[in-house]
Amino acid sequence: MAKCDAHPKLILQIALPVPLDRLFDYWPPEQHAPQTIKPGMRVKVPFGKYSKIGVVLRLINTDDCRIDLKRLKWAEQILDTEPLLSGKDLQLLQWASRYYHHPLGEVLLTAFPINLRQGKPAILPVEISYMLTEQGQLAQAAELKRAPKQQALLSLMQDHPRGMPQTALPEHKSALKSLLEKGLIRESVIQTGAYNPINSGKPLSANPEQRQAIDAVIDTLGRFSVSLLQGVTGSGKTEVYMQVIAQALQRQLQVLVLLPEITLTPQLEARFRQRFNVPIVCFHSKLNETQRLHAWLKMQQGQAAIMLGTRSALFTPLKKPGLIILDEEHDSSFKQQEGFRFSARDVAISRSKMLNIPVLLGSATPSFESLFNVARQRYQLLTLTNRAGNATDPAFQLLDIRNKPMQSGLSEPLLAVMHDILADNQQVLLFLNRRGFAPVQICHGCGWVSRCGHCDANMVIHATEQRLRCHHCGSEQPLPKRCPACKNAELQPLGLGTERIEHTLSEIFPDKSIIRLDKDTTQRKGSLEGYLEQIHAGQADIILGTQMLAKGHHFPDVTLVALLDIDSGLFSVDFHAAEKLAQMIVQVAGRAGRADKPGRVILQTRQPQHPLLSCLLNQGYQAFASMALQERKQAGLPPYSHQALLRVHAKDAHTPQQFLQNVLQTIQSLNSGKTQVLGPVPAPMARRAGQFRFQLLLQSTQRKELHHLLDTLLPQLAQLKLANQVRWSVDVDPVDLY
DNA sequence: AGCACGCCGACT
DNA sequence: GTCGGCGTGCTC
Repeated sequence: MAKCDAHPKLILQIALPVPLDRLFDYWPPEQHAPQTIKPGMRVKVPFGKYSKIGVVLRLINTDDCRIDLKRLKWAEQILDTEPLLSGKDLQLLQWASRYYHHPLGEVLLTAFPINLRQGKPAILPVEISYMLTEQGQLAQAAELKRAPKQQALLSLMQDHPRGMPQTALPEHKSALKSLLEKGLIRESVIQTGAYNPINSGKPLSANPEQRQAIDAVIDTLGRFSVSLLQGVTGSGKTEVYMQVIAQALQRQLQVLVLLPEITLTPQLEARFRQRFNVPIVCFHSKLNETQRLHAWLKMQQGQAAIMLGTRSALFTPLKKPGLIILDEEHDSSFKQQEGFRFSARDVAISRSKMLNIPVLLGSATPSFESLFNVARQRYQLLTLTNRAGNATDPAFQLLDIRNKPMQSGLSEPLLAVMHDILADNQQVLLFLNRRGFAPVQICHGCGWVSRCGHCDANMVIHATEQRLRCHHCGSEQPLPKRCPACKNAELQPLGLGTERIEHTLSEIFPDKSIIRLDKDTTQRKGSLEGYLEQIHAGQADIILGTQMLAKGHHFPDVTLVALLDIDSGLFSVDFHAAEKLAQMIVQVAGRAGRADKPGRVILQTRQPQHPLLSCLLNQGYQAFASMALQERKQAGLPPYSHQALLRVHAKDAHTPQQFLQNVLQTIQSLNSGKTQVLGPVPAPMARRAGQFRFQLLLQSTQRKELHHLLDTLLPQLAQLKLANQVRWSVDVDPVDLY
C-alpha cells in the first residue's frame, strides 16, 4: 500500500453488532476529513469477509490503538453528517451494556430501527402539501367536467382552503399532476419542527387527588425525580399524564410514553391526538419499518413532540427531552426476555437521571420494587383512590370449591350466581389463564399422556383444529384418535382450558352469547378489536379469556368477574409468583363495574385459608405488598438483594450441568464470599425445544459485589473447556426463572 | 453471530 | 473419485 506513511493520526473506535464485548479500531475513510467525524455517527466498515454497520464511539490517537497499526483496515464510509445518537444516548447505552453484561455493539444497535441498523439513510421524506392557487380558488368545478377525477379533487381542495398534505391524497396522484400543470394548485413544503402546543380548547378539569398528583409532577419538571402514580382502575391516571404532558409541551419539551402492549396504544393515541395539537408518533411492532424509522427520526430531530411506544421505543433519541412516562409499570413485558435482557422501567429511570428529567410510573398494582423504593423515599408516591363517577370498589368473595360439584371447572355456586346475573341481562367475565381445550390428553387404557417430544411439557389439546400443540416449542401434530401406545380408542382430555370452558358454557347457557378472548381467537388482525366492539355494544353475555383480559380494556357492563383457578398461582418455585398473582387478581377485578352497577368478584379456590389470599382480599393490595416485602426481607430476596441468573443450554443432557460446575469452581476461586451462589440446578423446565437447560443463580446484598463478580467472571467463561459446547446467557435482575 | 477453513461418509 | 457433515477459530 502506497499510503503507508501518510497514515492519518486519528483512529476510530467502533462498536459493531457482534457478540464480542469490545470495540474495533479502523482508520477513518480515505477521503473523509477525520475532524468531521463525531461519536454517534454510523459507519460502514469491512469486517471479516463482508461489511458491517457500526457506530463511532470514540476517536483516539494512534498511540492508544489496541492492535498493530499494520492490521488496521480503513472504514468504508461515514453514513451520517451529524451524530444520530447524542453523547447522553451513548452514555446511557454504555451504562446499559455494562449493567446487563451484554456486548456494547449489540446494545448500541438495538437503539436503532432496522433501517438505520442496515445503513439506510437517516432522512425524513419532505412532506408536501397542496393548496389552491388564486386561479384555483376562482375556478368552477364545472370547467373540468370532462375530467371527473380532477373535478372531484378541485372541490375537495376548495373544501380545505388551508391545504391538504400529500399523505392525505394517496388516490389522487394523476389528478394532482394535472391540476398542477393547469396552475390551479401549488405545492408547498410542510413546515415541521416548530409546533404550537395549544390544547383543543376545553378547560382541563381534575379532581383534588388528580390535581395534587399533577402539581407534584409538574413541580419536578426540569430535574430528575421518580414519581409513582398509584391509581385504581378508572381513577383517571391518563388525565394526570395528559395534564403533566401539557406542561412539558408548553416548555417546548418532548415526552416519551411507554406502554406494555400495542393493543392499548390505539385508544391512548386517539385521546392524545384529540387533546394535543402537536405531532405525535407511535413506535411499536405493528408498524412497518418505514413508519418506525420516520417516528424515530422525528423524535431525534425534534419534529415530533410525543412518542407513544412499547419497550423498544425506550432508546429513541430525544432532541429536547422533558419527561418519560411508563404506564402499567408492573407489567412484565417491560423486561426483554431474550438477547439484551433489559428492564425498560429500570433503564428509563437511569435515562431520566442522566437527562435530569422526571419519570412518572403509573399502575393500579405497582411492582414491589417500586413500592420498596417509595418506602426508601427514593420515589414519591402519588395516589388516586376515587373511581370515575363514584364507582364503588368491587366486592371480593373467596369461593371454597372443595367437595363442590363442578362442571368443567365451574362450581355449582358460581353457576348459580351466573344464572342470576345473566337472567338480569348483565355481563359476566370469566378468567382462566390456560388456553386450548385441555392441557393434556391421556389414554384411559394404558396411561399414555400427550408428552412433547422436545420439552418437559405436555402437548395441549386444541379441539377446533383437532391438533395437539406444545406451547413451549411450537411443535404440533394431529389429535390422535387412538392411543399411539396401545391403540385403544379411549383417549380423554384431562384438565381445563378456555376452549373447553367455552364449549361447556354453550351447553349450560345455550341462549347466551359467549365471546372467548385468548391468543387463539385473537391472532387474526383486527379480531380483538372486533370482539371488543361487540362486547361494548352489549352483544356478549359471557366473556371468557386469558391474560389479555387483565390488560387495560374496561368492560363497564360486566358486573360479575370470576377467576376460575387461582390455586395454580399459589404454589410456585418462583418467589415472584405471589406478586404476579396479586397483580393479576386486582387487574382482572378492575375490569368490571361502574357507579350504578357495582362489580362482584368471585375467586374459586381450594385454599380458602391461604394467608396470601386473605391478606389481599381483606386488607388490600398495599397491605399485601407490605406483607410480601417483609417476607422477602426475611428471606433475603430482591429487592433486599440483587440477583443475576446464568442460564445454560445444550443439546446434550450433561454438558450444561458440567459447564456450570466448572463455572462454580471459577467463582469459588474469585469470590470473597459476599455473593451467594445457588446451583447449578435444572431450569424449572429442564428440557425445552430439544435443549437441556441448567442455571446458576448469583445473589448479593450489595449490587456492587454482584457486578464486580460478573465483571471478572464472565470474560473467563469463554475460556472454559466446555464453553463451545453450550450456549449461555446472563440475566441481570431476572423476573422469570423460565 | 456469520463465515471461513478443515478433515471423514454416500453419490454422479 | 467429489459434495458436504458440522467441529474450532477469527473478526480491527
